[in-house]
Amino acid sequence: MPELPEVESVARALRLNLQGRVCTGLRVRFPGVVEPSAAALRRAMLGRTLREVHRHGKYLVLTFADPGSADVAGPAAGRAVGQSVADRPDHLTHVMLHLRMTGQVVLEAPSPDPHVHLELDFEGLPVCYRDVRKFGRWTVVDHPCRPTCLAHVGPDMLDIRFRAWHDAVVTRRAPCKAVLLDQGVAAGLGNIYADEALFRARVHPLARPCDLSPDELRRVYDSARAVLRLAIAHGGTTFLNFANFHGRPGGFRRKLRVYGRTGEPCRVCRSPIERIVVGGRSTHFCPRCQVHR
DNA sequence: AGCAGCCTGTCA
DNA sequence: TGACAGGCTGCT
Repeated sequence: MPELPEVESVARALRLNLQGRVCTGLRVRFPGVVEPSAAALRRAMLGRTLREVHRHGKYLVLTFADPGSADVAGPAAGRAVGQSVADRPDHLTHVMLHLRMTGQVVLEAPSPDPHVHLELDFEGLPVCYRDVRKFGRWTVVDHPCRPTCLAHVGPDMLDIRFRAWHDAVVTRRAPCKAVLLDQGVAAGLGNIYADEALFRARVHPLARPCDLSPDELRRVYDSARAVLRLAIAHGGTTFLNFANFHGRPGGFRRKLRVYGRTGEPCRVCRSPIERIVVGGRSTHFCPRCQVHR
């Protein structure tokens, strides 16, 4: 389940391996993962250079440029006289990618695999998009910046300052767990890292942000960022599905302290980890370390 | 705020 | 066989 650290590992691999290369092949096996159409995706990518890979929360934005447009400076350069930007809306194109539950971007040649929905080629480097549950989306967008396609998404959890985050959550009456999962507040946390952050902050998942002390709010913010950074350093978490660019699992699973450990002893106090449902999501916590006041 | 729907593989 | 996993959208 790709959350911010897993998406970051994909972003880094794309930059390292594909940035500056031309997309020389694009085959859409299953159009359902593409918006608005396979033809639009081909127009946005095929024959164009991958110029930039940007991650925001769990979203990736790939920016493509006309081949050769890198050596000219400024957005107006390289345009024929009398030709307006509106005549050449494809000078830069943007593809927004969300892996949702089971999406994987993998560096490999396509083998017979019913879960491969896109086959890409970058000057001889083959890349596959696999997605068992077909929840992920490749979306061609006009402008990748807010307030357009990411208008509903808050600042990245690793970018937002404490003061801004504090002001966004301090009046909230929903359970902490639900607020951490709310991508409109701050983007990037999913179910695994929300549980891990609350354990490290010693805050009960049902506690309400509006009831927390300033110190507790500070701990939640710090813990969330710390666990994300730590997971990035370990290449993300593979619980069921995640595989990195090279098809290998992330290394953070053995560092998990509560997620998926129902009934197992807390690594701090040995109490059995409990599982409840909060906001429709399975939620894991230590009843002794995370006391609900 | 809460829930169905989108999907399919896995496990009880 | 059916419950469950959970990101997000869209509906109530």
